[in-house]
This record gives sequence, C-alpha cells and structure tokens, in this order.
Amino acid sequence: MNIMTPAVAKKTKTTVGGKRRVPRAGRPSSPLITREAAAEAALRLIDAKGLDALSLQAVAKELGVSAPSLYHHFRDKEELLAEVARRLLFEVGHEQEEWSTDWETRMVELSCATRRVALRHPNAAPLSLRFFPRRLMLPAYEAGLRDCPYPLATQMIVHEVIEKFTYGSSLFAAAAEAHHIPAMPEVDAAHFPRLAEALELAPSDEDIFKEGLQVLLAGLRARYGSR
Amino acid sequence: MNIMTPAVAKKTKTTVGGKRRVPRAGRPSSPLITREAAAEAALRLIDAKGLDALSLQAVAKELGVSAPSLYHHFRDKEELLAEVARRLLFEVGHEQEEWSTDWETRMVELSCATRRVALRHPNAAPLSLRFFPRRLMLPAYEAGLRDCPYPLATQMIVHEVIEKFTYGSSLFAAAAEAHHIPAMPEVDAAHFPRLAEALELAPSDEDIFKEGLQVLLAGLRARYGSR
DNA sequence: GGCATAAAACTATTGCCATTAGTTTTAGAG
DNA sequence: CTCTAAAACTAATGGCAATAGTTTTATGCC
Repeated sequence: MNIMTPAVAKKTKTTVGGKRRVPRAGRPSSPLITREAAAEAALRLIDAKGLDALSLQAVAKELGVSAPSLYHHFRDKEELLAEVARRLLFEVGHEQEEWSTDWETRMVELSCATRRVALRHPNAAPLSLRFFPRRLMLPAYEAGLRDCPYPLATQMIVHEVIEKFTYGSSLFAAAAEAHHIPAMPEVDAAHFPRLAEALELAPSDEDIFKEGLQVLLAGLRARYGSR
Repeated sequence: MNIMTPAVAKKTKTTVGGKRRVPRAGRPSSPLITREAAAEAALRLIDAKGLDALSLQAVAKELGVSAPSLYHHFRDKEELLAEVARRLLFEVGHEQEEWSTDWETRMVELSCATRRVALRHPNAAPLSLRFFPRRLMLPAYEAGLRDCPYPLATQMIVHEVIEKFTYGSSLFAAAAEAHHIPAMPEVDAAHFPRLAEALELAPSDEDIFKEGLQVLLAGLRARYGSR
C-alpha cells in the first residue's frame, strides 16, 4: 500500500487561479459507507438513545458522512431499519457455537437465545415485529423439520406455538426494559389478594419464561403423542 | 335550550371602532376536545393511514380544532397513543356480552377476542406492545385467579404462557396484515421440500392459532395436574 | 489508453411535524 | 363581580426524511 495515495488524492484541484479552494467532495476512491457498517451504527445508536431518537443524520455522523449519502445504499429509512432487524436475527444465530442435535433441547436453546438478544437490544427489539425476515429463517425451519418428532401435518402448529410464545415473551420483556417499567405494576394486596400472593410465589421472569417453554413442550407431547 | 345562545355568544366583540373584526377564538363555552374523542379520531386515522402517518395535525383536523389545542388534553403525542392503546383493550373487553364461567373456555374466548381486535386494527396493534396498560388488567387477572384450576405458585407461569402466545400470535398476524406481507413467503419446494409439504397440510392461520391454544392448555394440564 | 456512464459523495432545499410561546376568550370559584 | 385558570387560537422553532442538483471518481467498453 502506498501511504501517499490518500494525501495525493485529496490534493486534486485544491487551487483555482491563486485562490485556495476547499475541494468539494465527489465519489471517494473507496466507498465510505457499507450497508453493514450503517446498520451497525444504527443499532449502536438505537441501543444508546432509543428507536424513536434514531435519525439518518445521526447515523451519517457516526459514519463520518452526510445524511443524504445514505440514500445511495438504502432506498429509505425503513430499509435501513430492516437491515438492523436482519442483524438481530444473525445475532441470535451466533448466540451458540453449536446447537443441540436433540430437537427439544435445540428449540429451548433457540428460544432462550432469541430472548437474550431481545434483552440485549431492548430498544431495537420491536423491529423484529415490523421487519420479520422470514425468508432468512427458511433454512432453519427446514432443518428443524428434519428431526422434529411430530407429524408433518401438525408442523405449522408446533412451530407457531414455540415461535409466537418466544417472541411474545421476548418483545414484552424488551419493551418493559426499554421503557423502564416493571413487568407488573405494584399490586395492592387489599384489592387483589390472590394476585399479590401469586406474585410472591412466582419465580424470576427468566425462570417463568423457561418454565413456560416446558409447558409448551409438554403440551405438544400430550396432544401430538410421541415420546 | 335557547337556540339564540350560540349565535349571541359568537357575536361578542366582533367590531372595534367601526371596523369589522374576525373574533379571535378563546376558550369555547364547552370544550371542543375530549380525550375519548381524540383517541377515537386517532384510531380512525391509524386504521385508515397507518401508525407512522398519524400526526397531531391530522387528529386536530378530524376534530375541527388546531393541533396545539390537543396539548391541553395530552402531555404529548405519546400520551395520546397510550389512550388509543387503552381503547383497544376496552374493545377486547367488549367483544363478548358474557364470558364463560369455565376457566379454560374463558381463556380461549379472551385470546380469540384479543386476536380479533388486533386484526381489526392491524396498524394500531403494535401500540399494545409499547403501551400495555397492565394496571387496567389487574381486575381481570384477579378474577381469572378465582377459578383457575392450577396452584397459586404456578399462576404467573400459567398466565405468561397464555398471554404471551396470544399477543405474540396476534401482533405478528396484525403486522403481516398491516404491511401486506404473507405470514409465510413463497417456499421453493425444491429447496425446502419438508417445509413446502408442511405448508400444504397446514390449516388456516386462525385454526393454527386456536389449535395452538389447545396445545397450551394441554401442556398446563400435563405439567400442573388437575382435571 | 481514453472516454462515457454511473456510482457515491456533497450542499441546498422542501415540506411536514412535534412542541413551545404568547394571545384571547370564557368558565367557574370565592 | 372579580380573578384565575382552562381552553381555544396564531406564530414560530428546530428537527427530520427525502429530493434535486453538483462534483468527483471508478469502471466498463472501444
């Protein structure tokens, strides 16, 4: 690499007549923006300041470019947010090096990974609802079908039960985290005695979630046989 | 009622000196805005144009007032949206005249009602995630505990399983509807043979949801006894 | 190797929007 | 009857997404 190259490049036409001129920027030698870097920057900002506070100007600043330049890489803000949602899904996929070969265990691993990622990015989590990149998940679906112990005709139900519980739980947990509100408001034991007691006896949110998964799996076994 | 009154009221100070003057509006005899009417108008607009397209100016126009006037009734836009979320919950509560006295049946009724309302207002449904008015639901929770056949110590788990599956399913169904995307993308049978076949055999989305609820209930029975 | 086209940066601009400030009119309390 | 606060209004601010038009540079074609 020639370390002179960048400096030389910057000197192009810096003077006109005898007058010093600030060179107007044109197409750079190598692109200053990539979709990946932009999505990363956006996710960082969303984590730090919240989803509503994300502006293209802020993303551009983070990348050291001007806001309209982003339109060379994304059709609009929505497309950038979709890319962020995609990144979140990848992050779930990389939560573990290896996934269990046992179907039930793997489903639990995947559910917990999903919830972990949602809680790691609580401000960004709702993007999963709006931009659910289902096409990216088709290979995972197909793989899941290979060793799922239930009849093919029940597959969409099996899948729906696990996926929707997982996302419902994760999204609400993330929302509570993001807006600094407790999963449950204070409960006046005088008005709601049973509820107050149930809350006393309840395990942690995470344990509720994991136990909930066991309920689902038990339900699948009970209703669709096997094991 | 004196039919003259409104006309008379409007005539106050319409001239200064000899010059005709348009009377500047001050506090009206009776308020032009109520929280309820504003939330209703907002929900109408969200249904028609989408959540992102909702502006206070549009709500104000719908009510025949100016946008800043809304700030006498709501601290900010967020508070208006929270009121809309509250309305959605009320709508769920009024989906049926009477709710079953049998716990399982009632849970299914409630879940289905929630899903119906979400699909009736797909653009507004995500508000339930952001502004979940849990305080309003405490009486329903307490009532649910009265005849729930499972131990008090398991109540939060029982509740989590049903609520999160219901909302997860409803929110994703609403999102698909709102953005005009299918619940599943086209699946190439050559690449994903099992998935393609599973899709062939699958019942309707609504039936998948209802059958999913049965799986949950079966899981609760299997894991926490009773019946 | 030179040239045309398109990519990729920039600046300037437009129009919308949430929110605030300040004015006017009226209701309602004492 | 008077005074305060509520509730409407107009005007203004600052921010934002998106578009238009300019400049520079890479790349594909001859």
